[in-house]
Amino acid sequence: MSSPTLHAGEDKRNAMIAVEQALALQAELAAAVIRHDAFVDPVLRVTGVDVAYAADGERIVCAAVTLDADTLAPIEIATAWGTADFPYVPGLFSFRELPIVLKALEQLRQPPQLVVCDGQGIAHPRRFGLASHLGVVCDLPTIGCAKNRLIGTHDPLKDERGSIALLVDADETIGAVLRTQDGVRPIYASIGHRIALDSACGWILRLARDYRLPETTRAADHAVRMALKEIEGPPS
DNA sequence: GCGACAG
DNA sequence: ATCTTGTCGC
Repeated sequence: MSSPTLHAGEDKRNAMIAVEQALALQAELAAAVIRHDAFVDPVLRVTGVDVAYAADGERIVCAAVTLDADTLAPIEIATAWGTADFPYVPGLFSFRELPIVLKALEQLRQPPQLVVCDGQGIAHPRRFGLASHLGVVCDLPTIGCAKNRLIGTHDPLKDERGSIALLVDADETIGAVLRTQDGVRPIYASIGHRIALDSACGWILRLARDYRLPETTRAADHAVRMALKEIEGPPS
């Protein structure tokens, strides 16, 4: 196969061409997604990734934070700067953020064992959201944990933490809607790659014991904001 | 034709 | 995602 990511020029014509290529590449890579637990090592560390955009609308930064899978204490953090070379198109989101995510993950001295992404896994029109794209490209177990729904329908769920409802699209279960805190808006979990949905939900629920979002996402989000502050609002 | 639409 | 202050609610 060709390169796992693409570039899109500034003008709309090149952007449209890139979108066409992305759709073809997406179909090719989506076929490689493994939907069951396939870990090569016991999971001792869990890594969270998040991307933030600078106010100038040009630069973007990604933070990858690895936590001790048992204590959830931070073990290592890495950041990477870059630019958004692909437009934001719902359904092609991974082509916009994956490049910078890969760059950040490469900075980690300890290789990731399980990655939790800020976005969908297979809960996607073509079953290939950011988490799945990252998983297939890096051949890593990944979980998609989004704050909002992209597609799919589900039954209403109870208000208590731990309540769950399956996300369904075209008669296929593509993920789960999880209430991680009592009376708090649920999150959308789906498998990215090499993990089963129930395992993914188990991880998310444990990582989100005290807050709505998993600690991996919170840690990465915090790190990414810190990085932004260093160039945006330098203490003068 | 009219919405919906991860970050 | 980001631009942004105060403010309603637990």
